[in-house]
Amino acid sequence: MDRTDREKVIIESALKVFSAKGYASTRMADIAKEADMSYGLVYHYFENKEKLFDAIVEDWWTGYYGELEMLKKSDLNTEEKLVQIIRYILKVYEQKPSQISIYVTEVSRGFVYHADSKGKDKFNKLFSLCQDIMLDGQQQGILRKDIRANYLTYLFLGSIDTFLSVMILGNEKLNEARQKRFTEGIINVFLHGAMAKTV
Amino acid sequence: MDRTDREKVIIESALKVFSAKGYASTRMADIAKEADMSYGLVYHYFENKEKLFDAIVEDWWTGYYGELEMLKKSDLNTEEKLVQIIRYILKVYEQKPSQISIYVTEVSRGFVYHADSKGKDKFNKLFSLCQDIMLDGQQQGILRKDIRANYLTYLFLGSIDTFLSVMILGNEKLNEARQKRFTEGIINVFLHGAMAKTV
Amino acid sequence: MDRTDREKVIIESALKVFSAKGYASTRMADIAKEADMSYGLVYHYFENKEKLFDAIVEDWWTGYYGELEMLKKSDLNTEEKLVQIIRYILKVYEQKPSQISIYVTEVSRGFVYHADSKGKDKFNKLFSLCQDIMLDGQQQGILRKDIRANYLTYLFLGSIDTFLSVMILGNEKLNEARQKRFTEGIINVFLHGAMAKTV
Amino acid sequence: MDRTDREKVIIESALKVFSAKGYASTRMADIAKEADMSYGLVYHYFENKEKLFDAIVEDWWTGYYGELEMLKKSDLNTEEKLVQIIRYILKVYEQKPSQISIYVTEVSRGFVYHADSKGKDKFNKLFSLCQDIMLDGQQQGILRKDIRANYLTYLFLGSIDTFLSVMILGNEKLNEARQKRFTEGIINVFLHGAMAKTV
DNA sequence: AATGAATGAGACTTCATTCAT
DNA sequence: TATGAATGAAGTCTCATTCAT
Repeated sequence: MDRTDREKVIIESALKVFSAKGYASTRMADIAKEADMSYGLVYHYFENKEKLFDAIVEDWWTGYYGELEMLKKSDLNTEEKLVQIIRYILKVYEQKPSQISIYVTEVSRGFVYHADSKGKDKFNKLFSLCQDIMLDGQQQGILRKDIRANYLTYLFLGSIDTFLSVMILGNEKLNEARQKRFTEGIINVFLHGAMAKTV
Repeated sequence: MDRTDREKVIIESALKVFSAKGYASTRMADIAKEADMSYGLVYHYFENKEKLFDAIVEDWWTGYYGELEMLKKSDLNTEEKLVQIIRYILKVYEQKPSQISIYVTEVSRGFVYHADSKGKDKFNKLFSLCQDIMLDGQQQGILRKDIRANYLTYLFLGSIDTFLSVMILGNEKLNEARQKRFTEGIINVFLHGAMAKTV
Repeated sequence: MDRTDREKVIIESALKVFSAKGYASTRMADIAKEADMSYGLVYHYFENKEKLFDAIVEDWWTGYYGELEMLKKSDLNTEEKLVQIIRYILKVYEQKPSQISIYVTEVSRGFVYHADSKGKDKFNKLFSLCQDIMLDGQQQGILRKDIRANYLTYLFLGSIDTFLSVMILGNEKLNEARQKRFTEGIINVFLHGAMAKTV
Repeated sequence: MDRTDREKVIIESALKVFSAKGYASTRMADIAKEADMSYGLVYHYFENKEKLFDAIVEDWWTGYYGELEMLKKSDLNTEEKLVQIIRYILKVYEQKPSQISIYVTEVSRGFVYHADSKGKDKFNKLFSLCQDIMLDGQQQGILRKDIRANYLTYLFLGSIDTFLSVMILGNEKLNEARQKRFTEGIINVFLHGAMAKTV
């Protein structure tokens, strides 16, 4: 097993344990046990607990940012971009629910009081990327201009987070059909509103 | 200073410290220092760190549930109810931003992996109360029926949470005008959608 | 309630709690609660936990020594003296099993490692008083002289202790008949031996 | 130094400190210092103070039970069995007086109020094993049948305990001669009685 | 006399991290 | 690479005792 493989095993194990117990309650020994190796070896690959956690989070952000940046630049229309964002997250959830669980419980909110600005910056970057898509939609005349783009962003990102929370809480499995239905529901309300249409 | 006053002082101090450092990083000694008393006295009033935290969280839920239940029963129309929910939270934020900070960072999501079902139950109750309001709106013909009420709930609660996160992150002060603008923005998009209206 | 009454109430309560939980696990608050008063008041009457405990133990030793000294001086024959010792202890057990429980669990052995020589001295005094009775018995030709009096004392006191342990362990009630049977049994074996008599 | 050696060192040290200060007054730090290691390491080998203490006590009971069971099954006559019991204990005292000190001060009596039945069960087992030997002696016609076997057991075990107490109190060293004399003394009185033989 | 709030020394224990092997 | 023994800072919590009222 070469270096990269080992690191992957450790990250997978850490992912599992962090998501199950939370950062604070996770012991390095738990991770080592899950990875079936000594904890000395974990330290051989990762400087300390925080760095290991950061590596996991970094993985997530890298993928997420990549997707958002790709979408931002793409010539999909705004609705399709928003659909893709949701699809991306649901796909990750399907493959690695732990990743999403950690995102929701430890990253998306937990950073707030972290002394350093790590989390803050990440969140702002995410928010900013998403807001750019909204702004773009407004400029293209697809999204309303009478509502500030940051409000649109709150609504959009927030609803995704809450949905993820509920899924994690219920330990839900997502099949294709549910993914589709959810995506459409969120997008539909987001774009057309919750109010009943009168003729 | 009588018993109740002391407890209040401790809760205020704990609120401050928990919100600044997070539950895990908060030391009982920090709280005692903030409250300007010995830590022994904190233990005189609260059994342990968890119980103290729970007392704070309980305070919040009690008020929040109370508001939601009151609104649920009231004969306001659905839009007004939703507006009131946002107003309630913003009012609490104005008075006790720490309370909201703890809610967002520790309660709203952080419970996910808590062994006991404490957090889960609370969240489900909140979700359920909010969903009832949505269902009621659907039955009254105010909200769309082609979207399941739980999706509407995700969107609504989620956007509030995200907004709160952003406020906390930026340590924002909310004046009357901002409160109004935000409330209207959220409600407007939620009800009428983000999409630009074509004639 | 005058001073003496209060002290009695405290001692009774302490007796109960010490015997139920042991010295180390007994809280001053437990004693106060049992006595139905504030613990501040307990401190008004007894300097501290140790002094309170000592008062209880002192009570016991005073009575026990008094009995032994009285018997030592009395003109009962040796057998009757030994019977009286056992009777005395059983009588106390009947009236205040807690007293005996503390004696057996905390005093009779537990003193061994106490820094001060308090316990040591008490035990030596007890042993000495009892040994005097044995020596007297030997001089009167009632007890064997080929066995050192201290061995006789070990046997006698030890068997009483063990019996008390077993009673406490089983939370036994002693009626008149059981007292009589036990006393006779112990004395009989002590004096005549456990061996079957061959003709 | 391998795992087993370390554990032995810790147990030896704990034995020394527990016997000197008693369970309640012993600090884990004291044990670590005595063992010349950090207290973290003590916890590496033993879960906590109680488990460490239990390990020590278990060692004692295992040896003691083993001896009693062996004797019970052996074809020695009753007198020889009783002699062997005393010899066994004296031998342990000679080698590890701390072990015996802990037995007498913390185990033999101290268990009485322990919430769990650990101590109770152990004591009952000991008592039962010893009583079996007595019963056997009665059936073989060696011991008197007019005295219940449990009284004989009280007498026998109790005298041993008291003797041990006195030795510990006086910090006595036992040489071969003293062992012999004591053993014979106890057995002699136990079997033939303390009363002077009249011709 | 009486209360119980208040103090703080000190105990146990955890666990991230280091390091000899 | 790999192990897990070893360390000790740091945290939670207990509870005897004091003291203002």
